[in-house]
Amino acid sequence: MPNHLDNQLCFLLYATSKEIIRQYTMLLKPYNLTYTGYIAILALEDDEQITVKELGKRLFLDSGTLTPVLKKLEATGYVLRERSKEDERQMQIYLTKAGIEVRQKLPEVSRRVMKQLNITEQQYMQLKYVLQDILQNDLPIKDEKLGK
Amino acid sequence: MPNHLDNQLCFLLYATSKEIIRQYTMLLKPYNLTYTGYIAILALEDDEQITVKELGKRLFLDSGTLTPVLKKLEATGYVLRERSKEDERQMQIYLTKAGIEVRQKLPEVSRRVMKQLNITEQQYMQLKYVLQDILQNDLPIKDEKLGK
DNA sequence: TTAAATTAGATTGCGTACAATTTAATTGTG
DNA sequence: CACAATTAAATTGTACGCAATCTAATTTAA
Repeated sequence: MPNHLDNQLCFLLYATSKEIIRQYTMLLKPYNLTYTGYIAILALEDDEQITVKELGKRLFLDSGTLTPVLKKLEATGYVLRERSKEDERQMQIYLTKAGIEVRQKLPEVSRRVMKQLNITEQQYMQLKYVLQDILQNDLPIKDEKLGK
Repeated sequence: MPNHLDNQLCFLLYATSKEIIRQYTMLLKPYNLTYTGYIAILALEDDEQITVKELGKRLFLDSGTLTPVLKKLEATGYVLRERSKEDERQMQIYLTKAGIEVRQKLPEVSRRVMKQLNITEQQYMQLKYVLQDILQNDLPIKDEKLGK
């Protein structure tokens, strides 16, 4: 790999995540899940009702992306969407029994992908801590704009 | 950030790269460049003619993604696309003068984004080496299929 | 208390990504 | 040579991702 992009951290993140997501996508197909649907299900606790906004915060996604994903998860039978009675603007999302069941099978998918990555425990930890650090430190800038 | 996804390496890669690309996208707008157009220009050497396929190898992108990106770069005036005379199936891509000029300004964009990330030299190096490792070791699997 | 401001989610528009298919050119083989 | 197989790029179809806008509900403040 003899090109300038290898030195570009962003490109490495971009290319790596794309390729890993491609592997997830293949393994998730039997469950009728895309990667986005997968992380949405992972982000929901078994007996939890949360709003689209709260879910979006966990996933770093907005309603423009989430609404169609959640509608598809609902059509598949993994989640239910209900208008909140207290605040009709909000949509409450929660897992169905089928959603809870499929959720229990997902760690196996993740295990298979990670196995293919073939990285050491140390590399895994390094990546995890650095990325969590970037995500926490850098990204608040989005909402800060002019000192919110 | 109290959810299970923080432990998912893939999700951290996915969320981090998305958010960094969002920052690039904002800074690239004045140059009429998207992130994909940006990495395409970075991948081209000043006096080099390469095919869509070769460019796709460098960028981990296929013609389905690259063709429209390259057409837009051509419309903007940053690259030229010419059918190869030796092999009419191939499209030769190369930078125009305007492309070479804008290319020289791009390191400044990257510098500004990296500054915002606020990571240490050590973290940068760790990330870089681990990601290059994953990209080299894991991804050949795509083409191997049944022992190519 | 009601009109303005804010908020949540949905919608729209644009630009990727990528699998699968198509088209045209080239190569390999009988 | 001729035709099958392969190859490069383009096209098609599906699914994001996100900014911007829209709509309806709620909150704020005059």
